Amino acid sequence: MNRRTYHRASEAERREDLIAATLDCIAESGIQGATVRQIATRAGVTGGLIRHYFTGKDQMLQAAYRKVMAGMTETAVAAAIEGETARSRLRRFIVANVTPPVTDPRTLSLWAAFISHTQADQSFAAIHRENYLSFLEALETLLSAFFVEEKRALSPAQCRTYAIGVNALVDGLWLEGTLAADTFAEHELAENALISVEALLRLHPGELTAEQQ
Amino acid sequence: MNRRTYHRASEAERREDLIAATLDCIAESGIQGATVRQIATRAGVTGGLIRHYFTGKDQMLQAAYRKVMAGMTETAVAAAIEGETARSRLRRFIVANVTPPVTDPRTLSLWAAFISHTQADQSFAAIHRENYLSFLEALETLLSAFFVEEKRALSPAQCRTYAIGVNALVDGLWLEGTLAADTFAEHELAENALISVEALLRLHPGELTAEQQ
DNA sequence: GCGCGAATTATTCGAGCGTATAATAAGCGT
DNA sequence: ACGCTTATTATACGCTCGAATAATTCGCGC
Repeated sequence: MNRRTYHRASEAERREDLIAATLDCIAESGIQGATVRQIATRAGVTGGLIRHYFTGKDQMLQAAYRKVMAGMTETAVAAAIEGETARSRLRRFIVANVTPPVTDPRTLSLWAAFISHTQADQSFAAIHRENYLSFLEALETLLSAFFVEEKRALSPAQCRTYAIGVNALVDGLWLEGTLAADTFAEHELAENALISVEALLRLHPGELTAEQQ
Repeated sequence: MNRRTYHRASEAERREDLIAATLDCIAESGIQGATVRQIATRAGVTGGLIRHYFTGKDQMLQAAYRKVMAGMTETAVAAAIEGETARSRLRRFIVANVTPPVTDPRTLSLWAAFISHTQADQSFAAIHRENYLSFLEALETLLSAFFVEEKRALSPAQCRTYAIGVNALVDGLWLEGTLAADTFAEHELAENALISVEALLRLHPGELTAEQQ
């Protein structure tokens, strides 16, 4: 009876592989297709191994959800911090959110699959909430820094209203742009996003869109 | 051997019941929980009956998806047509989209569950596309009528840009408002929506929000 | 009120699910 | 090079899934 030969990997490596395989399966065939066996095959291991690294399938799914959400926020934040002015950072943050790899059918599919489970499972709802609030906070920080830079006084309440509106707009464009990707040229979406945010914040046309200050 | 007594229903009635039961199951426990047996139980029949009215489970799911999407658009459109001016119709349309029953955890859960399947199954993608385009068109019609009424000339391209932006904003607020329902008071969301759309279209403050012309 | 078509139930089937447990091979410390 | 730990495989179990088929009961036309 010959067994498969195998390679003993480090814990971090294996967990990462398993999570990546989980996401691949969900993206390709929905949460229904993310079975223990499919995931294991995709990761190049056998099913039993999953229970060696996770308490059960559910815990692995939660880890996968965290990974997706963290990835999205981090991509946008990473793009933002490269800007030199508050205006540029805000601009970069917005553009990053409506540009690949955030705007990507795979990402959307994963996001939606998990969102639809926040109703059924409290643990997933908590993960969502955590990430939503951290995203909103990041945006609010960028916004208020921008207004300071522009020497425009704003009450905290008004800043929050703006943050909610901009967040909604960015989310919505992300949705539209990903679901109907073939309808938009790539830069068309980003341009629209900037023009819309500009209007939303009641800036002058070009105040945010112009490439250089 | 005693069998259950039963009532022979009309085809339309039964199909409706089965679809309603399907949606209940998905909303409560995700698409995983929408098993033939669960759905049948919820509809008060036995599992075999499903295959009497539908080719299979999948076809029933598609019918259910159509029902959800049609319901959302129709609610908003129905609210709009009651307005007497183009301005009022636009206003009503926007508010309806961020107000129950459109803004509802159940609706969102259903929507997300189906969206996540548009990647895996072409048929679902087609249903989505159909409804997205019809929603966008409805919005574009309302917008251009509004601008005519306001005697504000707009190129078709600009009108489309506005439609895309407003659509994104409304979708995003719908998402936010539903996912973090406890964060917003009910009218807070609608108010924010109107203020934001106002800014987005570069209207004067109050031009859209004021209750009466 | 009877018979006949068809709506509905009951039962069965094979496949695939997540999990548990035992056997095994890998690779490190020595 | 050997032995020990443990990461990994292999196999089995009990359940539930969607689908197919056979049995039955409903209710309408006559």
